[in-house]
Amino acid sequence: MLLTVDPAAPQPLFEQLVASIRNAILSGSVVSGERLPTARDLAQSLDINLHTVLRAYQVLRDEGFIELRRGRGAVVTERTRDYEQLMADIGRLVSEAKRLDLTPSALSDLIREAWT
Amino acid sequence: MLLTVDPAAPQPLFEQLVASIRNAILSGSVVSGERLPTARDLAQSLDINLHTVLRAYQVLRDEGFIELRRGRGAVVTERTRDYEQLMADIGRLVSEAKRLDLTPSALSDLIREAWT
DNA sequence: ACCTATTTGTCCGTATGTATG
DNA sequence: CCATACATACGGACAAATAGG
Repeated sequence: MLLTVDPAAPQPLFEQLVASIRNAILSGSVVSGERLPTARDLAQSLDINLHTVLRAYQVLRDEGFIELRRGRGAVVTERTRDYEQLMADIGRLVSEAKRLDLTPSALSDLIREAWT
Repeated sequence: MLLTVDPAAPQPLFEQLVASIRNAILSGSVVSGERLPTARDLAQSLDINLHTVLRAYQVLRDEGFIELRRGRGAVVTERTRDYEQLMADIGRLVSEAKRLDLTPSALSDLIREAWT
């Protein structure tokens, strides 16, 4: 995986990072389960700030492409689907949420609050 | 709208802010079209950092609750709905997910996949 | 058309907390 | 217990869009 960013480009650095890492995942050049470089390492090698990398990583996490765990780093997500019933429920909930014009983030947060 | 945050609480400050502003919107105590205080003002009055407020505002924007524009501030989005049915559905889904031993983020990922 | 103040957006830096291994 | 690595919060600086005079 070869990553570069262009500070002169109109797009923000963190978005450039998100796009290139996402493309690497979608194109298969980064496999499921593979570990991305640590935020610090990547920041250093790209000569950008740690937070810029962390922000990109968090966007990718929100998009479901990677999992972030403290002490472990960023791992490309495994996707499994054996939960037929759950998926059906989710499908109904999502269409209801769409009807209400909610965003995925809003629904996720409401669910998180309902969790406890 | 009366907003407070508790630095000692386990939840991050920005999440507390998101939750309380969102509740204020959903409960109708903040009307559509109304302008939230500027990030700097709110940060000062809550005695927290500007960036913490900006982050909360950006989450609310991603969730579709407010619109953010430079030079204009944060304006509550048009939204006249009834969320009771949705909350009930969420409650059912969450207990189902708990039964299956899913994590909240796993469920969020599934929902995001189901969205498109 | 110009200038200025306002306000969010991004980025950098630093410090501390917290889960993982 | 200790090192790792993300998570949050603080601070400062400048850019960019908006609104108003």
